[in-house]
Amino acid sequence: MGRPPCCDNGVGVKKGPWTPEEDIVLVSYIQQHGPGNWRSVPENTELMRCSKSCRLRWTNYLRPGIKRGNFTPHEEGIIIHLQALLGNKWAAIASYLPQRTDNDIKNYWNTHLKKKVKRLQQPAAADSFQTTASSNAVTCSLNYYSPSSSSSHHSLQGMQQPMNSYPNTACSGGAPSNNETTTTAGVSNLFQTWMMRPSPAAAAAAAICKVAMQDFQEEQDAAAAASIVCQEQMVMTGGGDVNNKSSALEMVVAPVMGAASTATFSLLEDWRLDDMPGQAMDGFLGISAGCCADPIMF
DNA sequence: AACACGGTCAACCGCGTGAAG
DNA sequence: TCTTCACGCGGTTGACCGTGT
Repeated sequence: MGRPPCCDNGVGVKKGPWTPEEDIVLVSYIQQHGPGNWRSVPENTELMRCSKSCRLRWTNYLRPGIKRGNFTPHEEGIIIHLQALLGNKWAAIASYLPQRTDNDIKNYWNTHLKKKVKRLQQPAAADSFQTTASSNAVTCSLNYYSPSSSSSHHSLQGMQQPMNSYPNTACSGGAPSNNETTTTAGVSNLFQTWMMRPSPAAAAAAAICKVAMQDFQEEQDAAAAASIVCQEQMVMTGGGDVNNKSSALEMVVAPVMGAASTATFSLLEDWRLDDMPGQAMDGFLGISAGCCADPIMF
């Protein structure tokens, strides 16, 4: 027996764009009951929407902390890096850009970045894009994930393995295609290769981590820092709640990046676990911005 | 002014996953 | 163990808008 559609094509179920009135009803319901249990939303309100539609509207549009408008060069760089690492795992990528929704990132990739990356993969065209910060971010990524780069090609080949320990939440929803199959080990290899390269981007990454660690130590007392490092290491080693909000990246960064990376990704993790959009990530992006602004670095 | 075209993005669809019974 | 169901994900669609002719 096949699985029926979520709303069973029920008569009277409204589709299409949401009206402001519907938004108000949904938001006020969620304010009272919290997000989740979406099935109950249309049952307990006058909304003639299916539960799926309610969830989508909330997560992609009404949820607090969503940033709209143009993507910054730093965000572009992050998306390109993570897309190269994780493939089209938009939810996982979105977890590192908490102000952006997976839908937003997916749309932005499909409408902007995919073309940009494709264009830049043609060597003749690449030079003309070296001058803007945005394009520098793209170019930097291409340096590491372009098939023409022997080391990255090597690493990418290492990713063509069965997915054994990939955190469910971070990449659930559909089996990976043969071309996009990634493993924690594969991502780790790629990251390791990336970090080992005596290159501007590796230097930039190291700088990011160094500055992050300095900032982190300035803002936190030793005990708090140690506590967070311990929590992070639990996540890294699988001791944490990897089924909650962790992702492949936490699983692979620590072994190759050391304490400084722990601080950087602790900031990310803090942000995501606390559901406080913008704070830690702002710090992260701010650090990245410094590197990305440097035409040599990014 | 009218039309065609392409880009953008909100929303929908179908499927996988895991929990519950 | 099997079935059912809610939820979440990635892919796709279609309405809307801006621009060019």
